[in-house]
Amino acid sequence: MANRFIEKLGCFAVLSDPDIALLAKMTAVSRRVRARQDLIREGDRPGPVFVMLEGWACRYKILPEGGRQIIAFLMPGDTCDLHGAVLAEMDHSIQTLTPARVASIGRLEVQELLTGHPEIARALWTTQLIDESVLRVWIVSMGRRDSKARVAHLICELYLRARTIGLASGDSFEMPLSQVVLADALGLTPVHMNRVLHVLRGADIIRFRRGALHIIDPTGLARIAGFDENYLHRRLRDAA
Amino acid sequence: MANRFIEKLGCFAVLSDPDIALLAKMTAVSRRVRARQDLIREGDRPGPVFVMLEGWACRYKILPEGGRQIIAFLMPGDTCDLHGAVLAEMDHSIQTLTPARVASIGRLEVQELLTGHPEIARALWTTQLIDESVLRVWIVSMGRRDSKARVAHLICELYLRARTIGLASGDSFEMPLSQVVLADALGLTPVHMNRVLHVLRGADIIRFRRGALHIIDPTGLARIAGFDENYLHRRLRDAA
DNA sequence: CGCGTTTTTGAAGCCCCTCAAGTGTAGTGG
DNA sequence: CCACTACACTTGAGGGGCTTCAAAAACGCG
Repeated sequence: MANRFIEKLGCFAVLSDPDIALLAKMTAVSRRVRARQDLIREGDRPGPVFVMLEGWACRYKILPEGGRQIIAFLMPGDTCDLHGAVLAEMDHSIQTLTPARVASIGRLEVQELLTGHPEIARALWTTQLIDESVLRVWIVSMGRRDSKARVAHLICELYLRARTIGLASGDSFEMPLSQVVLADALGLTPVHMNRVLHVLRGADIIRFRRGALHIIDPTGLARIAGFDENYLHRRLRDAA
Repeated sequence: MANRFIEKLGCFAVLSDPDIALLAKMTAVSRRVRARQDLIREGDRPGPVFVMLEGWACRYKILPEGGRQIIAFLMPGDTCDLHGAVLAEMDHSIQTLTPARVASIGRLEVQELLTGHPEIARALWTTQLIDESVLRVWIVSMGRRDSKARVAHLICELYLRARTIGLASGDSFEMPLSQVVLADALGLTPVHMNRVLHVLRGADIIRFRRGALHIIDPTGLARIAGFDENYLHRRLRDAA
């Protein structure tokens, strides 16, 4: 079974065979987690680094009044909190959205990867920086795009990320997110989320049913989103 | 004249005298920059690390339709893009908001700080993680807070940050941001920004005039904002 | 003093929210 | 096979928060 983590890191650095073997060994032990389980909660002391091997999860915060805001989606291959050890406590929670398989890498092992294996370290830092870039783009979306553009933009992002790790086939990919979850991520109500999807379907832009999303009109979708994929940094610095 | 950069790092690690001397030397050379000057633009190859010594700046992105979204405020003591060298190009721009004094530290020197001076490295990583935490909280604000709470929350954040670096006196601090700039940061129109400030003034929560902000009712402000300062991580991991 | 920028105020309208009810779609157990 | 439950999705009606458009007032700087 494919290790999306190693595949993903391989996109951002030239990993040697020993590098790959080491990463495989560190993620060899994994546990299954049901959907809707917190991996770690706001206020907890940071623990080991989680690596998503299968399934989706999200970072989120709960507001005093009870609302939830999702801050990031974690897909297979993604890691959580590379260097959280520096801070006293988690400032957000992480929860699975689907049944998942998760590996844990201890702090010391992470330290070894970062200091003793330059190419792995480089790949890890790159993914970290891209995650940060995605946060910035989310802020732009929330601040300046209307609901239709916001939904379209998120779909573009998730599609490209899914494709990078080999989870997309053609213009379709598995997106096991309910409309409630999407609404929590985009700062909308589930009701309005539903209406926006209705419009996008009616305009023959996408088809979305129960976990699978098909993009009928990629150009139209990107135009509605005002999508510029540079922020995902899929071009490497020294690739030229 | 105080070096806010060193003062700030001193909040997050125990710096030795040689550490302090080294940081002072690296930021000894600085240049003055007028207001509204781009330090670096989206699409540029990352350059040296900038250190704000005086004045304010912001990260921002311009949308295809012309709108601007500010993604972060940089105050004296803040650094930009600690490790940007890994990525091929900037995914956002940085611009001064006031006349400023900026030091530049070359990539090699940064590398030396990170690998050869553990306490400095620790402090730099901490500030980096806090910046990321702030991004997450901004997403929460944009997604789930109405305009009044959003404005109140930003004021709370900026006040605490200003106080950390010694820029606040009592419940007042210098906040040289126009209403247009605040609107660009909060995803509002300048017109509405003005009305929200009007309400907050009318309720005797704040006073805000030309660069100086006075918080009349800190408790009321924090209540409106739903403010929880944990995300600024002013408590250190090993402080206990 | 004159000019650009910032702040302020008004009026009208739309986007998205709130409240509410109804319709699938699975899964469980009788 | 159906009853029951839980959850996700769908649709309607009404309201409010924020925007848009427009213009005037106040400020700051040469």
